[in-house]
Amino acid sequence: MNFDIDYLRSQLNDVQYQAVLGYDGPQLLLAGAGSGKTRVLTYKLASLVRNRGVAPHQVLAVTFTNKAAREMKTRVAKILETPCSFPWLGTFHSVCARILRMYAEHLGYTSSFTIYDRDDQKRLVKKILKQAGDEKIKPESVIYNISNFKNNYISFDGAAAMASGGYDLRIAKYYSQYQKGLKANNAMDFDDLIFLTISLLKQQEEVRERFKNSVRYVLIDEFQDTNKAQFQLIQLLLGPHNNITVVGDDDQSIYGWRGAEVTNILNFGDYFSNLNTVKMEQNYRSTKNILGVASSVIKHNRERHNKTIWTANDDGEKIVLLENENENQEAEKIIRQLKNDDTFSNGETAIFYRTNAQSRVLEDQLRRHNIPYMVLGGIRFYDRKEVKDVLAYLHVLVNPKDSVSFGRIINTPRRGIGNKTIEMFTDMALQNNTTLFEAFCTVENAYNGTAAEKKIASFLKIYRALEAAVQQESSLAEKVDAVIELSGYHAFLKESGIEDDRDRLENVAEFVAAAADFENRNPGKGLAEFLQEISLYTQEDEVKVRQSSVTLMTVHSAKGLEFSRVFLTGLEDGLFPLIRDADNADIEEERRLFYVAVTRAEKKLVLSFATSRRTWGNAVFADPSRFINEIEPHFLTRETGMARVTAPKTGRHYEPVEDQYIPNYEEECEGPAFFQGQHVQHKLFGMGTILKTEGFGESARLVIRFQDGNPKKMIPKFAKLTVLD
DNA sequence: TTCAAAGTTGTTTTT
DNA sequence: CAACTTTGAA
Ligand SMILES: Nc1ncnc2c1ncn2[C@@H]1O[C@H](COP(=O)(O)OP(=O)(O)OP(=O)(O)O)[C@@H](O)[C@H]1O
Repeated sequence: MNFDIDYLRSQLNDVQYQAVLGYDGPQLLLAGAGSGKTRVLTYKLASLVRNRGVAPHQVLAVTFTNKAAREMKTRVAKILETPCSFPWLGTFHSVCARILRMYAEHLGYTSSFTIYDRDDQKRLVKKILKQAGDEKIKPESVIYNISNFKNNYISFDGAAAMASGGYDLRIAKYYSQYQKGLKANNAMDFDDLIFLTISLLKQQEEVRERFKNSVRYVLIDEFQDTNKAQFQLIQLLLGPHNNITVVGDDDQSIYGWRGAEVTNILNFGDYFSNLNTVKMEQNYRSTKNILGVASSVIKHNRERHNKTIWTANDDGEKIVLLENENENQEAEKIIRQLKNDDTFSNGETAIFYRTNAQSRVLEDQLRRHNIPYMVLGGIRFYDRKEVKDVLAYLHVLVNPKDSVSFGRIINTPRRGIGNKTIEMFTDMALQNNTTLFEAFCTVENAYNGTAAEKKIASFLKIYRALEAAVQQESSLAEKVDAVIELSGYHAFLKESGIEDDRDRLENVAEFVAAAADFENRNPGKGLAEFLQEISLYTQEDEVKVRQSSVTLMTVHSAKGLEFSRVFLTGLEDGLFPLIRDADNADIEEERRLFYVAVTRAEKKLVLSFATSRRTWGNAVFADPSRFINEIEPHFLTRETGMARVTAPKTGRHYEPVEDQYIPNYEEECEGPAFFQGQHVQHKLFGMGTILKTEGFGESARLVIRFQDGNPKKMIPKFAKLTVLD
């Protein structure tokens, strides 16, 4: 159909168009920010299906985040005007998880394996370190080392073989024990998803051939941030035709600290003799001034491919540089700048920072100004303790070998089964070479046993009930709800009386709603699939209201996104570039990070720094970032005016709040007003006196001393309080 | 076994 | 500074 070719021409420039048509053989698109790399990949995918008769399941397309994958799916469906499913479009991790679910048995796992997150990994490593009696080494650094090995596809034997010195040997030993522990638990960590898929493809010739034959085209976005293991994986999946398109920008490589190898993209030609390299030089995203700032800074890097980049867009506004005395003034001035635009909360404004901790001051100030915002990063919904507790129950029910999750649920909620009992049964299990669960089962019917045994027997009774509930023919949400109910978790939260537990109960209810939602979106899929989706969830996936708020995030999470207005904050030497250890600082990667941040902006860019910043309680002074000095001055307008700002009250001003804030103007004025010294009545705690008030309406928080003498924090929105005065 | 109080860590960045 | 972990008393 000619229509499609004309359509392609109308949507792409010449170079992009040629890149899309270069279907066969290896192709590398090395191009600067905003040049349409992702766009080319998207149109290529659509065109392969439409013009080349390639079936969706024959394309392996890898994106950096799940969100990017979803967007690509949506775009392609729109271009093709038909919804179609691409089973092999996703992140490396989700694609691998899918492969492993199909073939886990070949590796000695079952297909219902659990994916361990950071927290689970830490629990397992801690257990190993405790057994080894090694308290000196931090679990985090063990995890970090193991992860490095896996990113380079080095097994524990390999790690032991290349060890030099006692420390290396210890790490190798823990790596080996950790890996065996994971396998015994029928669990994999994030890096295993890649690692074990490589192992699978290496070991199982039929599986490998199956993929090589069925995958006709491979497309990879953000190739500059792939690691060695991922590169190996691609080589194993790629058929003899070498139909592979990789896309990236070496200047945007910002995950070196996690094993990403820029050389994957820079030396790509070494692996494919007939490589077709395409360079795209026109930027469609940003104004000339924004691009000027980006280029003038990035050219200070020595290890890079020099690239021309230009734009037909306007000069646009000059870049504003805000100079501030401290972080509060910075936040205040940003908000003032932001309010210059009356469309500041239409979802097209973003505030970036180098470290997550910096978001707090900005949040405080935004809330104070009643500006709706959302924060990416920090604690995700599924990372909350109460949600993870419920998840642990579900994980055990899907994968009974998951001892880490099992350890989490034994005494949650409190059942009087403490450390000592657990230790005793762990020893017993170790001696009989069984699992802790099996050790428990030996006293399942011992009603005449010790107090501890009775408690275990009653726990097992609960466990059996949970098993039965999950087997039932019922909806996913009903099953989840039954687990929360039967485990006693619901009652525990409801009756605890601690104010925070009321919030937790709401989150648990929200989790049941999430299960219902999952079932809606994926009819026919069950608990195991639900758990996998959650395990692979990323920050970006949290459904939040970008449309009507200001978005706050780290520069790392901003990769690949674009915003009309961008505020880049905390530009102080030592913070951005972040220098923790002067000898090992990677300034070039920091500079690339700066480049990524700046090139997210379409129309307006504001840079800011603070001469002093409060860190761990005391003010730290710093010079403006060296990157600011690298900007050619004619792009900038400096704003020095040290306007007085109202410093927030010192002390406890910050309360942990939802990572999303939408002011509710009506309710702000409603509800009874509380004051210090007022007497109130609470359903559970009886009469009390208000010691302290904070905030108003929905966001109000109170500290109340009840009859028992203990002050308690309460939120009147949830706590049913009756005013007595 | 459990809770509260004292002590101690940490801030990169995340799929 | 604040979140987390360990310690000690009941
Ligand atoms: N030929 C074109 N015509 C119109 N708009 C274009 C064209 N090419 C790219 N764009 C637009 O430019 C912006 C950047 O494109 P895209 O996100 O694909 O670039 P990228 O190279 O992947 O960027 P980055 O590497 O910075 O993430 C998008 O808004 C895209 O729609």
